[in-house]
Amino acid sequence: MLRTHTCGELNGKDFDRDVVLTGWVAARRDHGNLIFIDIRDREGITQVVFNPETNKALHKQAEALRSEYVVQVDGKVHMRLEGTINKKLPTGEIEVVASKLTILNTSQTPVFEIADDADLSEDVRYVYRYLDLRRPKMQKNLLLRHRVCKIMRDHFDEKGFIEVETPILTKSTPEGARDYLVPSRVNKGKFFALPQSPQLFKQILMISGLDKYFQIAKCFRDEDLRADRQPEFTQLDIELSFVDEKDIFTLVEGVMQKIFKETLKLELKIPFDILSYDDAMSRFGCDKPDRRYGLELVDLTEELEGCGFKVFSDVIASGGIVKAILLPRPKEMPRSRIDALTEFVKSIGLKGLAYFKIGAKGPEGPVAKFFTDEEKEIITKKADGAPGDYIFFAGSDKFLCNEALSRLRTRLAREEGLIDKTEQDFLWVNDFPLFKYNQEEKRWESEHHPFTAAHDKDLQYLSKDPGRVRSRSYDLVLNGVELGSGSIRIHRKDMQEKIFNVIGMDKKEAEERFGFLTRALGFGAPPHGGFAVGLDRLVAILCGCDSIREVIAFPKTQRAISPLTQAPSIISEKQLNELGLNIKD
RNA sequence: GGGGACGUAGCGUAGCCGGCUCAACGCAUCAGAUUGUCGAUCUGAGGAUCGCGGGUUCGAAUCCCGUCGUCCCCGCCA
Repeated sequence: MLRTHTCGELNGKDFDRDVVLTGWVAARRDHGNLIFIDIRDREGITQVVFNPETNKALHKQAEALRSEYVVQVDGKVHMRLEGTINKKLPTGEIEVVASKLTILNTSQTPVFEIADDADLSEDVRYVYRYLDLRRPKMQKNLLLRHRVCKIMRDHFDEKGFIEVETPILTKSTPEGARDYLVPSRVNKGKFFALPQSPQLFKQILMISGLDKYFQIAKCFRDEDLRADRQPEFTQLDIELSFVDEKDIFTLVEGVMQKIFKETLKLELKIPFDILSYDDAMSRFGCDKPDRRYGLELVDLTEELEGCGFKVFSDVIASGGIVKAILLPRPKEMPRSRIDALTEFVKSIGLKGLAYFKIGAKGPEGPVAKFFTDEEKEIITKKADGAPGDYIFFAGSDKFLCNEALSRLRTRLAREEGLIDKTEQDFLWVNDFPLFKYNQEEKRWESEHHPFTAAHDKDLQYLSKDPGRVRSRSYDLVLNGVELGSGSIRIHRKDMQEKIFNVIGMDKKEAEERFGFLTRALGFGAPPHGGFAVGLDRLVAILCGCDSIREVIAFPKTQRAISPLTQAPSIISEKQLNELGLNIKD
C-alpha cells in the first residue's frame, strides 16, 4: 500500500502518529513561508503543512505542486493550533506536517474546479467526466447507487432469490420500443438485438423451476432521450413462481422500506396504498399521480349535461367530459397568470380554460353568466369551493381533458408551493386495461406487454370488447414518477396464443417471434409474476437529482452519443466487410 | 418528426431587443509579495474576434438565412 490512511479518517485520536497519505492536490495556499496543501481522495480532505524552518528542501519541492497533482505525503499528525481548527472538515482538528513528498503524477490545469458548487454545462462535464466524477457530490451519488444495489442483493438473497444473468445478445422482438441491433459476423445478414428487458428470459427461468429470480439488469431501448430516459439503463428485475399480486407488493415494499431506511434514514409506511387505474384517471387524470398535494379533479359531466354554457353542453352531447380543479385561495391570480394558464392548456390541446372565481355571492368570472344559479351552486358544492377559491374547467374528449387537467394540476401545485418535499408518496396503481387501440394501425395492442395476464372475470370480453379487459398489471409510483411496473403473467400456452391473436399476430408470426416462449409454456409453466424497478430513477430520487444522468457514471447526451468516447463511431471498411455490411459491395 | 431555451477567453457569464468604447466581469492560469491559511489575501500579467457558413450594411458578437452542438418538452418509450 502506498498509504497508511485515507484523507477522510484522521482526527485528534491520531495525534503524533506517523502516516502516509495519497491523493490529489485540491488546493494550495502558499504563504511564502508556510505552504498548506489540501489533499483529496474519495474519503475526504486533509490539510498538509510544509514548513521551511524544519525542512527547506521539502518546502522548495512543495512550491511546485499544482491543482490535481497526485501526491504521496509522509508526515506526522499534529493538533492544529488554537483558532485554526476547521470545523467544516471532519479532519479539521488535525493537520499532517510533511516529512517527505512524492509527486506520483502531475496534471494539466483542470478544465474546471473540482467542487460541488461548480456551475458547468453538461457537455463539458461529459467530455471530462473523469474530472466531473472527482467532485464529492458525484462520488456520493455513485456510492449511494452502490449501496442501493448492495441492499437489493442482500435483501433478495435473504429471501431465497437467485441472481441469474440473461443474455445481452438476444433476439429482436420489435413490439413497442426500437431495438439496438448488433450484426453477427458468423451469421452474415443476421442481427442480435440488445434486450429491452430480460422479460422473456425471466419467464423461462420460472418454467425452469428457478422459483425466485432477480437480476440488476442492463436494458437498452433505441428511443429518444429525456431527463429520465437513457438508451441504456438499469433495472432491478424480479420474477417469482406461485404468487399473486399481494406477494409481489409485499416483496417490493420490503426492499423499498429497507433502501429508504438505510440510505435516507426514512421509515416508510407499508403497505403502500393501491389505486386502480380507473380511479387514478378519474381523480388525477393520470396513471402516476403525485399525491403529496390535493387538487383532485372533479367530474362535472353528469351535472353539466344540457347546461347553459353551450361549449360544455356541446362537448358532453358529443360524448366528451367536463372536469374541474379547485385551487384553494391562490396567492395571486392576475389576468396575466390566467392568460399563461390558458396558453398552457391550449398548448396541450384544449380550446380554452374556463374558470370561476368564487366571490362572496358565488362564482364570478367571464363565463359565470352562462350558468344558472342552480348550476353554479351545484358546481361549487361538488368542488367544495369557498370564497377566494378558483375553479378551472376543462371540457373535451376524455383523454385530452384528463391529460390537460393533470398537467395543470402539477403546474398549479408547483406554482403555489403545495408540494411537501419531505414526504415520500408511494402508490400502487393496478388494473390497467390489457389493451389499447392503435388508431394508426387499426389494431389492438398491449398496454403493458403481451405476456400480461387478464383478470379472469374480464376474459369474457376478450374477443368482443378487448378495451374492457383489465389486466393483472401494476405500477409502482413515487411522487408522481413511475418507478417500476410488473404483472402476473400468462402461464398457459393456449391463453398466450389467444392474446397474440387479439393483438393481430397470426400463428406464423407469433411462432417466429415468440415461439420459443409459447413452446416453453407448453411444458408445465407454473403461475408466475414479477416486477422491475427503474434503478436509475430510484437512485436519482434518493440523491435528490432531477436527471438520471447524475447517477449514471457515463451517460449519453440527448442525441444518444457519448461525449467522452465519441461513441457511436464510424467503423472501418475491414470491419464492415467482415460483417457483410459494406454497402459498396 | 415538432416546439422552446441556449452557444462570447480553460470554466461560468455580461454585452445582443435601440449595429459603429470588436469585447467586459468572476473563477482558473502565470509572475511577484506574504508564517496559519483552509473558496487565503494583495499587486501585476497573459488569454476570446464572439459555435460554424453565408447575407444585409460604410460598419455586426449585436439584424437576416442556413447549419452544427447542448439542454427541456411533445411525439416516441410493449
